[in-house]
Amino acid sequence: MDIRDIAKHAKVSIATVSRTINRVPTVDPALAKRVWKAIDELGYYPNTQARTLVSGKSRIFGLIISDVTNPFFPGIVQAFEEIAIQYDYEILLTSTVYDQQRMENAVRRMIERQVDGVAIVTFGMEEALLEHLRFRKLPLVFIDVGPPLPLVSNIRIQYQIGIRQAVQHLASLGHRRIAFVSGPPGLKSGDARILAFQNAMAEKNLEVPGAMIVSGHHSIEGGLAAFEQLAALPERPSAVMCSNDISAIGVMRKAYELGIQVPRDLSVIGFDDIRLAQFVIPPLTSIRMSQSELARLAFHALLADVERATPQPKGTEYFLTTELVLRNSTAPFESQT
Amino acid sequence: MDIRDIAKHAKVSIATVSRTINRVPTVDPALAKRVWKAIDELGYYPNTQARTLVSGKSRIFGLIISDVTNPFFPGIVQAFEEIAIQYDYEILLTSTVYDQQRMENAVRRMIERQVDGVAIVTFGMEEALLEHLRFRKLPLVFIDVGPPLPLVSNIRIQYQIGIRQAVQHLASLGHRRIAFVSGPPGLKSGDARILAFQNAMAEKNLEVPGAMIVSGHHSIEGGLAAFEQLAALPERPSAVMCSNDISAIGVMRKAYELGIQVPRDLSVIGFDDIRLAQFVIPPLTSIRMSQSELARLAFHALLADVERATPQPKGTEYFLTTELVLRNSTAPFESQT
DNA sequence: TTGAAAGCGCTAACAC
DNA sequence: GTGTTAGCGCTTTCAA
Repeated sequence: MDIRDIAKHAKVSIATVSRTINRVPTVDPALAKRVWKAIDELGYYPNTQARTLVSGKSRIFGLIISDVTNPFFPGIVQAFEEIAIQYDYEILLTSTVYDQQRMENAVRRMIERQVDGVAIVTFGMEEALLEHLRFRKLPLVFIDVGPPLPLVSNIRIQYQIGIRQAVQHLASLGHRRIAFVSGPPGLKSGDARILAFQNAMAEKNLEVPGAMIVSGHHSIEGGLAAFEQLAALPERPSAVMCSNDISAIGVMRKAYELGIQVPRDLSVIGFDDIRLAQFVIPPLTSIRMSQSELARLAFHALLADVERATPQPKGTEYFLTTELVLRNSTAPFESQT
Repeated sequence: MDIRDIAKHAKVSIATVSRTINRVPTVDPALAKRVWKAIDELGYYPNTQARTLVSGKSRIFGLIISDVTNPFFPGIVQAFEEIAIQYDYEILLTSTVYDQQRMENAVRRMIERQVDGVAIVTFGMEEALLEHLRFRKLPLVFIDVGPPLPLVSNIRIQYQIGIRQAVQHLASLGHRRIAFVSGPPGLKSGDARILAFQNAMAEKNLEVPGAMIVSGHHSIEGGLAAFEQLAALPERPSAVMCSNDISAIGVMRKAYELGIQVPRDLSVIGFDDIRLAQFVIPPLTSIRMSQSELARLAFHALLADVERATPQPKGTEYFLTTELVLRNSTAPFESQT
């Protein structure tokens, strides 16, 4: 079943069928009608592979994430897919699962499938990824960590805004010993959050002893371990800010195990504002970094580079704001026990 | 950059390049070496689209799910992708988001991209999906709801096993008023769970009044509403079994709002055993339906049909067991208040 | 064992 | 406005 069958059935040439399908305006309406009828009757679907082969454009974007089972990512995947469909793009999704091998494999697959661009939304390994992708003159979009190169876009997350709001919120509740559960050590996006936290604390004249910053690895397990460590401190923090929501969930979970009640005995604030945040017990106050907005920006960054005739020499930048979302995981500080 | 460039660079014909890449054993090792060298030096990647065009096989499987942001699905997506990579398959993921239009769209895209098979793991709409896919002589795999047709596989979930274990567990804790929060009304997989529940209750000589079965729509919000309804009953249940984990999470969340403590005042059991189940507060006892095993079965079902010379006239069946996983959301019944 | 050439399904240039 | 045809990058006969 191909374009020829339709042509035969509609008694036109294959070129006319092709034009009709592609809605070229010069086709005689009467012929077009015959063609659509034939398409309908025979249940014909154009072969995208063949189209790609001749046009050179696959209308596929790659989306590389760290791990779908991390609740941070599905919101992005969902939104990215949504927009992709609108623009008649397909998406090739892949998780690196924090594995170098998997990641290189992913890159190879994307290139072989002729993707028109790749969005890289991962925790770490972006440099290695770039290494493999940079010479392909492929549009790329990163979160924060892309180099200033043609065809490379960056979405800059404005951590400072939301984090400042969060610190001010905690300070106004009377908290002074505020801990920060960071991401994996050395991760740029994580370091940016720590820095923003330190700045915001300094603005409020609050101290941040070294012991008050611990790594949570951006995972539930990491949050568990981080709070275990914090709880063992001679002077336990009365509030904890986390580098992302799932480590905050881990913190709350560990607090629960230790008989420490959130928010009565401990205030917790997450980051990302994943959908789940509103459903945990207690509902988690978090700093929103809109996943759908992030996906939207990433998609449009790619699309812009696909359509741009001559690339920007230093790439393109986009900005995404963050803001505090109040729920029930924070409460006024009261001297405990 | 194509196969001709490699041929030129290695001073062989394109046929030899093709054979080398495809590891046809009759290629002279010396030539093969030259070819690989050229491939390496030029950074060549074969064009999958072109390969697909001639071979007729895309090595892409479609995976249709309801919604990535529903925590039940990522585990399946992850595992499916994992196996796909092993077998050098690509996966085209799409969410129907419970929308008929989206779903039809998804089917069209899959066909246009020449997928070699489709795994349908959705809540509902399978009949409509089938309608569109059945005449394409495409391997299909469903959970429970596929018709007995050639090229259609089914993974039969053995609900009864785990549900019986759960009911027995609750009964042994002294619970008699056990409610069931079901899935969307009319959903086959949901109805199967209700039936299994009723059977198991009957075995223990426990009654199931109509008011004790309420719909939870397989969502957190649904669980919220379901338990609101159950809590308002003159004789409140002392235990609730849920048709899936996220509605169980909704139930626990509503109980929290109402000041009902889990598990002291209310025992809760989920279904699916999603990864999150172990991290909620309190950790959720659940009936495991292994998502990775499910994905594995689905993938192999598709693969088997792709490779099978003559299809089974009535399709193929696979079985997946379920089992109770004990955590902390259940406790002995004690007369309350 | 290797190469020449046909053709996979489609688009687009060109001729009518 | 429509048809003919070359060719996208590859695999696979077929002949040498």
